Amino acid sequence: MRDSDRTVIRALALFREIAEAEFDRLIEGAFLQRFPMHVVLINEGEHADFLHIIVEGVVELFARYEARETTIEILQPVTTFIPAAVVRDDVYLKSARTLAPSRILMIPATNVREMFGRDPVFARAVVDEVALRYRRLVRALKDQKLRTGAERLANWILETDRQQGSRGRVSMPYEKRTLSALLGMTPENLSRTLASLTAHGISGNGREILISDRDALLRCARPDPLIDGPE
Amino acid sequence: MRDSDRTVIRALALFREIAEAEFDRLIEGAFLQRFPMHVVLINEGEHADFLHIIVEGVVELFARYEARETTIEILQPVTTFIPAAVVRDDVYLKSARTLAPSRILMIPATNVREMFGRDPVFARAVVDEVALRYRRLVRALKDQKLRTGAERLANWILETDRQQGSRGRVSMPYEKRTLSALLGMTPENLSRTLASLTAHGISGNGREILISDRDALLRCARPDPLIDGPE
DNA sequence: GATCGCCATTGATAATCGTCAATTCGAAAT
DNA sequence: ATTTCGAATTGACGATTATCAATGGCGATC
Repeated sequence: MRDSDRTVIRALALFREIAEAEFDRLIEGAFLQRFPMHVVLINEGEHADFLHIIVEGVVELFARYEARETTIEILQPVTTFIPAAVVRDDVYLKSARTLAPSRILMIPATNVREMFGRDPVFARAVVDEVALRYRRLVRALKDQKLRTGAERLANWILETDRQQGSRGRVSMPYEKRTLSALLGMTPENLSRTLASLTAHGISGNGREILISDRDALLRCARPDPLIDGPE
Repeated sequence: MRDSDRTVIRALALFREIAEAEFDRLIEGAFLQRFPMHVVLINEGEHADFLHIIVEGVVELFARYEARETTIEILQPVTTFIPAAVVRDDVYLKSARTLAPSRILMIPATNVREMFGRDPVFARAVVDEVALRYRRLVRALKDQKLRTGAERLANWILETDRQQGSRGRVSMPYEKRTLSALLGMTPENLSRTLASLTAHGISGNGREILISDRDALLRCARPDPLIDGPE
């Protein structure tokens, strides 16, 4: 593993506080690997043998049921997946694939579980991480059950703009079909909804969305700190 | 606190393994209280000052957005809520209310957070608990995004029957309007969907549902271990 | 046992959303 | 520049779901 990678991973909330020696033991047997775009890293139903960490790139967590498929979450560096399955020593409930060329660190699940018992500081960090993920998922479920498609899209635009520096210019980090799956709608409906939001403060060209009238967009979106942010 | 209550709480996965002295310290300042039906215990947005444990009764976790409201989860003894907010020392994202006369144990959040650092066994138990909840929520989100209303209802019937001993006779533990909110539909639609399932293996009277043709119901529901069970 | 109030049901209608099909658009390769 | 392939858009249609309104039923209360 390169030194610069080590530094980045070490800076993760999950590893920041633990002792040097413990960190070395943890990443023993781990490996950092490059993957091209659209590679499946995890298949739901498989046993959780590794804790994955996305060091670079974009990863989609998705799930299938019969012929249907939906996106649960989209992850960007630096984040772990999927901690809950590793902690419980169980099968994954979600699949994962790269949406861009990515570098992924894979830590053997046994190392992670072993280290709970040894290092209280690490155990505390893992609790924090899983609890954070739990809360994100609560927000996602509220978003899905309490809002219409147009509201979800409007809030996604505002939230993504915030993440990109509130410049009023949002660039989509992945395909529209992926965004539609994340928002819980079909690609066709995303197109139409995006078109209809043109009358409410946005204008878009391809993968760029411009927020021309933030107040109008806010009136559509009505963001809520208990759904959208700040996490 | 009564001795019998103490025994029940002590048997929780969260507390089973910890030392007697630690347990005593944890529940110092805790109190066990009775609540009538339909009492709000937690308001989303409030800071998480207590870890709640439902010792007896039924508790609904729900959330509001504007004038809308939905159910996130329904809890029965013995379960904690809401561990993630307590762990992260943050505000609740969900509200909670009793759906039946209930007895709730409330442990000061500071006690819980303090004990992480002291007791690795407890820290490990908390990780397990939060991870379990995370996985339940993943299942709920998959259920919501990947299935139709009728499928969700059919699977709820099968799952509830299993929980009640697979006797082919399901009794609803709460009002139909609550079930409809849990399943992400309106009460009107629940009525209609329930009526339509009559042609597929069930027959119902009020709060009782009889599974008359399990195979037919299974063909409707198509349960999936990665969504419905076994947790 | 009669009254009251709320939940549940049913019907009618409208809005939302998904599906199918046909283009259009755009990026990558030749 | 041209070709090519797949994504994105657009339109038409159908299914699903929500909303509004009215009625029926059930339990709680007196």
